[in-house]
Amino acid sequence: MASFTEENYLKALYNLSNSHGEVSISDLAHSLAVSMPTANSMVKSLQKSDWVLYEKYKPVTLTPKGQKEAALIVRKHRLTEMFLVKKMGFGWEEVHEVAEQIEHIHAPKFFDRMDEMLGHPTIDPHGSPIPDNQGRMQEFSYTPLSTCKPGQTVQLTALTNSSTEFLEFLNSRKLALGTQLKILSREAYDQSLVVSYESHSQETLSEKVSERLLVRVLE
Amino acid sequence: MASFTEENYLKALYNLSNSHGEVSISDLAHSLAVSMPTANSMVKSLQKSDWVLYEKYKPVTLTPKGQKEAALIVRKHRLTEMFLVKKMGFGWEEVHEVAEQIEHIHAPKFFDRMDEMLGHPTIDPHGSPIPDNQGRMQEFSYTPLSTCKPGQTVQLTALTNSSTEFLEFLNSRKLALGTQLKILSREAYDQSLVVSYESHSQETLSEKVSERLLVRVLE
DNA sequence: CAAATTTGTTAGAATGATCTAACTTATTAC
DNA sequence: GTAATAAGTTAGATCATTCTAACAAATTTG
Ligand SMILES: [Mn+2]
Ligand SMILES: [Mn+2]
Ligand SMILES: [Mn+2]
Ligand SMILES: [Mn+2]
Repeated sequence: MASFTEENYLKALYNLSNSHGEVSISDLAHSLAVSMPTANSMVKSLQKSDWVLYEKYKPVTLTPKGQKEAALIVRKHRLTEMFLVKKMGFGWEEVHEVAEQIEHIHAPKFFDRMDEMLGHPTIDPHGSPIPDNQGRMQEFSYTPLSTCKPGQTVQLTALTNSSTEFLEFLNSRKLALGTQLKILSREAYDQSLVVSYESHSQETLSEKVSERLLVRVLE
Repeated sequence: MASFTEENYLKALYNLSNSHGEVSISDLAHSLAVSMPTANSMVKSLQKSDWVLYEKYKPVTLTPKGQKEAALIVRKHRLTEMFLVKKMGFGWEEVHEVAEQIEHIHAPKFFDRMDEMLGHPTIDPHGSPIPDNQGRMQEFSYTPLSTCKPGQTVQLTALTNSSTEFLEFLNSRKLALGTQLKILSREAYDQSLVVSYESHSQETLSEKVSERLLVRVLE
């Protein structure tokens, strides 16, 4: 049984390797806001329990056992976020901190009931996929809005960043998952995009924003 | 901010002093399944943070600050149990272990929403009172069934023990909170009671059971 | 009340998770 | 390809939580 702390390391390894490939000790230390010696010694201890593979000076990788454990923690996190939004009236910008705690609860029935009550959702409130109860995660391949071209119509489907600040920015512009956007033009100087959607006929999105928005191209 | 462990000590002190008055180091150690030296040193450390009052060889008492903190943890525990039963389809015998974990979540909105969704309940699924959001707990004075007399009609309102085994025993006899019982007779030898309720015309309850059932006398 | 028992305390050690300082290995830049 | 920089490791310490063994105080009992 992994401790609370070990679970956070497993999840960090899982998320980092899914977004940036190989995971170094320094990536891991940064991601968990601990010092490198702390991450180093925890990785060695995770290896003893067969959660990770590790050789001095090499990247850290999860074992199959570690993969599955991590995926199931991510599953609990994302199911919780969806439950908070759909069943308890939270905004998508309010759920991450709570889910960060609830993901460590050991109570299969609790999460199975969430899953049922939500109708077995496949994505969380930020568009990230929810691993199934065997720890398998579907890979979606969405396009960053920043790489789309003027004239295209797209639908907002996920985010690459779900920080409270970014979500509050999106709230302020009435941008939500499912919103259809028409790309009107791109400013060559800073790559900002002018888009229209719903009652917003002219909204400018900086590259910083558009590269964090993942879309499905409709036409 | 109390740690997870400290919160468990505060809650144990609160529950013990509400059920048995003065709390000794050995009561506390038993209740938390730790050794006496462990309880002793934790009590000294809780005193440093102003959660408890303590003098060598004397009983331990909560400070007002400790009282309130403990009551709010009990509130989270009992609200969670009620939420699991009323909103997520758990049986009253399945909720304690989960609540033992969720009571340590720091997320006021999460519990406030539970409270609202439940319509501000005043008791948990086992009939125990839920402290209000200021940490004040209503005292109910119920009668143990074991002290009632043949001929009386009573309503089951709470339990003095909520162990899974006891709850499963009550399930097997279809006894639930609210059940009205008629006391038919008492066996002088072992103080067992013969009662009738609903479709059960003759059910014998041992003293061990009847002293754990709290009732309101109807007539 | 003195002896026996129970309860409580102190001391010393272990484990898990973390840090800083000092050192080593690997990578990058001229 | 050496020198500078970045990344990684080791050593040694701290803090929280727990234990066992040994001792001390308080309570109960004959
Ligand atoms: Mn999240
Ligand atoms: Mn977490
Ligand atoms: Mn309970
Ligand atoms: Mn607890």
